[in-house]
Amino acid sequence: MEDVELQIFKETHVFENMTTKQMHILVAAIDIFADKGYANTSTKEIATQAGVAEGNIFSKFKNKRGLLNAIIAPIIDSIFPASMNDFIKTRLTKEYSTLHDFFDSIIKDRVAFLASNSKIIKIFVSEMLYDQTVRQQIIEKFSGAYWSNINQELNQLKAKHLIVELDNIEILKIMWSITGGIIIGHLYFGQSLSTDKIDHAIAALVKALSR
Amino acid sequence: MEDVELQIFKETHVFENMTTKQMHILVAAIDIFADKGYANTSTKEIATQAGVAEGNIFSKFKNKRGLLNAIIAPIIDSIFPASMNDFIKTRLTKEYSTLHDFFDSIIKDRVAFLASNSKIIKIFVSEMLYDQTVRQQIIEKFSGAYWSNINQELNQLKAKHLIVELDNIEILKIMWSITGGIIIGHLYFGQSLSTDKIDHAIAALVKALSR
DNA sequence: AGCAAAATTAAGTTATCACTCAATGGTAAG
DNA sequence: CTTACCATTGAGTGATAACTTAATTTTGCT
Repeated sequence: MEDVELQIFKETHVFENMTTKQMHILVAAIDIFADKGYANTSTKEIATQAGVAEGNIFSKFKNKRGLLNAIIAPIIDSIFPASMNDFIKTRLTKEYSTLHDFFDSIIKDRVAFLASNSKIIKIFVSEMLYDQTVRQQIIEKFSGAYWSNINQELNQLKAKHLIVELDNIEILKIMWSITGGIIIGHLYFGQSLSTDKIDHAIAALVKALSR
Repeated sequence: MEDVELQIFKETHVFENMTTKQMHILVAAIDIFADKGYANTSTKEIATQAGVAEGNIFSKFKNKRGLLNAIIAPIIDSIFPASMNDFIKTRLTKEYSTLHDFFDSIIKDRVAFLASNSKIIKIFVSEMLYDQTVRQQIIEKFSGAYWSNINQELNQLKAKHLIVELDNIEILKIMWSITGGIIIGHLYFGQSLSTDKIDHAIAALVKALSR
C-alpha cells in the first residue's frame, strides 16, 4: 500500500472513507485492468486478487464501471496541471529564461508524472480510445485553467520573439506529440527514459519552435 | 462494398475465397469494433448488422479472435511501407531534394494512408495497447525492410549534412510522434486534416531536425 | 435436371458474467 | 452485557457470451 503509483489517490483523497479491504480492491483492479484491460477483467478475478468476497466490490462501488471511474477520475484531473508547480514557476520568472527552459521544465515535469503513474495511465489511455465521454472530459480539462495559463505563457514568449508565430493550439499539439511519443515508447515498447534521449527530444522541440 | 476503407482488403487479397455474406460479416465487424471496441462487441451483434446467422461467422473464421486477426493483419503489414512509393522515390532522387522534400513526402503519404483506413486503425490501436503479441509484430515489421530502407536514406541525409547527428532511431521517433499526433487529433478529437496545419507541423519537424 | 459439396441457418449448450441479498461477524457506544 | 450499525460474506440469479451441430438451402458441375 506504500506503492508510489498510489500517490495520486492520497492527493485526491480517493482513499478517504475507504476500508483496508476496499483499498485492496482498488489496488487489485488497477493491477489487472492495466494488464488485461477493463473489459477483459472479471469482478471475481479482482476480488480473488484483493483477497475479499466479490460482493464487497459492490458495497463500495456502484458497479464495475464505478470502480473504473474511481481509478481514472484522479488522472483526468491531473493530466493537465491546473497551474505550474513552484519549480517551473521560479525557473520561468528568471530574467534570462529561454525557450529551452520553458519546454525543459514542462516536458520533464509531465514525463515524470506520467511515468510515476504508469498503470493508471495505461488504463486511462485504453479507456479514452473507447469512450467518447472520457474524451469529452479531457477536452474540458484542457480548455480550463491549463489552457488559459499556458496560453498566456505562450503569448509572452511570442512577445519576446522567442517562439514561432503559430497558433498556440498548434504549438501545444507539437509539444504534446513529443511528450506522448516519449511516454508511449516507454510504456508500450519498453524504451528507457534516459535523460540523454529526453534531452535530445527537448532540444529538437526547441529548434522546431524557436523563432 | 465500394467503401474506400476496404481498399486494403482488396490489395492484400483478404477478400479472396470469401462469399458476399462473409464479406458483410467482416465489414460489420470493422464498423462495430471501431465504434465500441472488440471486447464490448458480441458476435450476435455483428451477425445482426451483417444480416446473417450468427453461426456463419464461425464457419469462415475460427473464432471471434480470428475475425479480429483478419481485420488487423493487413494493417500490420502496411503501416510501415516496405518500400517508398514511386511518387516519393522520384521526388527524393532529384538533385535539389531537401530535408523538407523528405519529410513532406513521407508524412503526407502516411497521414493519407492512416486517414483512409480510419476505422481499422482505431481497432488496431486499441488492440495494440492490450496485446503484447500485436506490439511484437509491429516491432518486427519495423525492424524489417522499412528500417533498412529508411536507415539508408537517413544516412545519406547525414552524409549531405542535411540532418542532425542524432541516432536514426531518435529521428524516427520524433517523426512518428508528429505523425501520430496529427492522426490521433483527427481520429479521436475531431481535428481537421487541413493542408495548412499539416504543412506547419512538417515545417516544424524540418526545423527540428535540420543541421 | 440431378447430385455432391459448400454455405448458411437456427436452435441449442455450456460457461461465465455482473450483480443481489439474506445471513454473519466485528466493533463501539450505552 | 446489550444493542445497533456497518462491513463483509458467499451462495444464488438471470442474462448473455462464444461457440457447436444437425438440418436445410444454395451453388456449381456434368
